[in-house]
Amino acid sequence: MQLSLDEHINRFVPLSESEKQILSSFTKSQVVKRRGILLSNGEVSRSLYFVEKGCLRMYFINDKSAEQITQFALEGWWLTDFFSFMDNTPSDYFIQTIEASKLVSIDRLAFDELLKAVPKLERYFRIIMQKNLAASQLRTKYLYEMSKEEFYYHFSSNFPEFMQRVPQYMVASYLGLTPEYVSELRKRNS
Amino acid sequence: MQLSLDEHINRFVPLSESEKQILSSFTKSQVVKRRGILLSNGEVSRSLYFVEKGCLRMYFINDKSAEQITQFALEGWWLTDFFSFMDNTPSDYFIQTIEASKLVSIDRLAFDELLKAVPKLERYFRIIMQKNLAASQLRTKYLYEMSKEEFYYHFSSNFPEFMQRVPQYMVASYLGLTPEYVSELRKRNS
DNA sequence: CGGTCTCTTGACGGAGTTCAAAGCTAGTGG
DNA sequence: CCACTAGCTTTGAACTCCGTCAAGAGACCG
Repeated sequence: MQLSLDEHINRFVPLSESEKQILSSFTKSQVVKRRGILLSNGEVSRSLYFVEKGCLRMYFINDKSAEQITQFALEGWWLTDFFSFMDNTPSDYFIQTIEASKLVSIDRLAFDELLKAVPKLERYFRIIMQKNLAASQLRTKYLYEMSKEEFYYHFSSNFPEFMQRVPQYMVASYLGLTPEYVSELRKRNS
Repeated sequence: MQLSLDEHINRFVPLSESEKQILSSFTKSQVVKRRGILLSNGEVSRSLYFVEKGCLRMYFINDKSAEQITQFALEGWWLTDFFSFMDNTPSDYFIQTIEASKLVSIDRLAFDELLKAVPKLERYFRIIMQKNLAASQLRTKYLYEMSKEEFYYHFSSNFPEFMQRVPQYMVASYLGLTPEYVSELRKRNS
């Protein structure tokens, strides 16, 4: 499965050929190998990443020195630490590829200029951000209404392909539970 | 404290007088008394609300029949259930004023037409959604990194004015803890 | 004042964590 | 393409944070 940025944008706002050219002049395509680091703790998150193929995770190191994952990004998703990206401040996060991945990145300044050069993209990004916000509201609701056990079963039955692609301990971290407890749940359910 | 929508938009994109007129033709201003219901569980969230003055809460009823608050909105914030608003599907949420409030609302269809009529507003809403997303990422990080005790102290020391305006049990609900436990924390800390 | 929200107290229980140690698996380098 | 090893998963016992329940004390509004 693979999804080009052009194709993704086209789902929301059709671009002319010349606009596509401008777009590609402001973006960088890159292929990153498995477990490649795109952002480290303490750096400014200079880029916004679009996943054409592969999978990213964003995480920080908690007070127990463990990696705490807060977001994943699969094909067709954008990812960055938005506070750091917008305000040019150091991030607490790491962003890393889980698999070998094909990405498109836009730097902060290029992002501003791109939006000036192709105002139609304001609409595209407004829609993207709005969808992300909707997803985020739903996730928050799940966090409030489900026990950790329910949350795990909900996630694993709704995203079985994802469970294949990502190590169990990463899913556990994302769901806010310990690998040991996931282990117990799996045993209980088999 | 009061903040008009025009003023808020002007912080991000300056509008001409005629654009302001178009804006006001697509929006509705309303004054709502304390504890007024704007959206009920089962209805489609037809409007996006901007708070000029006052305070809103969004909540759902959980499996124990208790109100679970997921978001507040103070002056200068937009609020809706975005999934319901975008896809025209029934919402699980209630939206209610906590205090008597002055609001501006935009209906879903008017929202689309407004953005067509005043494309500059795509930029305004892109920025708003992006800021909301940043705030949402930060909140998620807090949920992962703090114990409930820490979360409570963090919140009450960072938003003391908010603690004055909103009943304790609502803050407790928003933070995901029981009024009983909040009570214990207050005792412990005095 | 009277009644309905709101907040407090304390005893108890359980979902989920922590720690330590052993067993398994899959990616890398030879 | 195999073997080695670092990384991942499992086990079980002890522990703890925080929710639940029930009951009472304030506080605020009509």
